[in-house]
Amino acid sequence: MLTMIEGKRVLKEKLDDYYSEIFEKELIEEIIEVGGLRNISNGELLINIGDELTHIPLITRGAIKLIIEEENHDEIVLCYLEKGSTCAISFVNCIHRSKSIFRAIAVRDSEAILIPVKKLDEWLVKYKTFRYFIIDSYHFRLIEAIKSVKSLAFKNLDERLIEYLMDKVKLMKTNILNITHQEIATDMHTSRTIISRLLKDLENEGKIKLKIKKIIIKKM
DNA sequence: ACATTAAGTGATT
DNA sequence: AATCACTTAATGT
Repeated sequence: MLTMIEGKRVLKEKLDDYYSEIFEKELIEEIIEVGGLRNISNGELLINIGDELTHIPLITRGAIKLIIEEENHDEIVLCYLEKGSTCAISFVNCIHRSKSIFRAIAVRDSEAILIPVKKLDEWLVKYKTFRYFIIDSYHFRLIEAIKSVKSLAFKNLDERLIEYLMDKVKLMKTNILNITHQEIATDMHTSRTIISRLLKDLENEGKIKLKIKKIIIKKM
């Protein structure tokens, strides 16, 4: 029982740190009431496609990527979940269906507060801040989606590669990326050789430094 | 020392 | 921009 109370106290601290700005006091209290803290290590599969969605994560540390899979087994990154932000897809996915349409994988060592899905309906009605949180994150996602369509439509591969690297640096919170050329190529749905060439160009321009399985981003 | 995986490169479409 | 075919470099056993 003591550990339980201790757990709730930790939960409160986490929420005060990141979510007290956006959620009203009563909602925070309810989250503490029904939520549970979960550690997720880097690379861990949190949710798979088709899994029963019983809980929704509020990220307090690290980053989680959500991906959907195409028929041809190609993967598309939907979004990244980070502290304070969320991908409304994960919430709204639960409103009308219980099975997940996405896969969630930690890309850093992460930590999340898990909220039972059945609270969603109730909270959406009860708490204005919760509604805004969901709507805001949808808005944010839409802007992101428009950005990536624009990027695909109007930007060359070399510009998209720079964007990719910058995003990665921001996401991983380090300018030393442990990633292979092949992984980048797969993410960008292109071939490894051309990524290698473009990276080489960037290195010659002094913007990055290439090591094996490692890219150091300098000035951009 | 050897096999495996990652990266670099020229040529072709 | 993609694919092929090949080389070279790095890494694990």
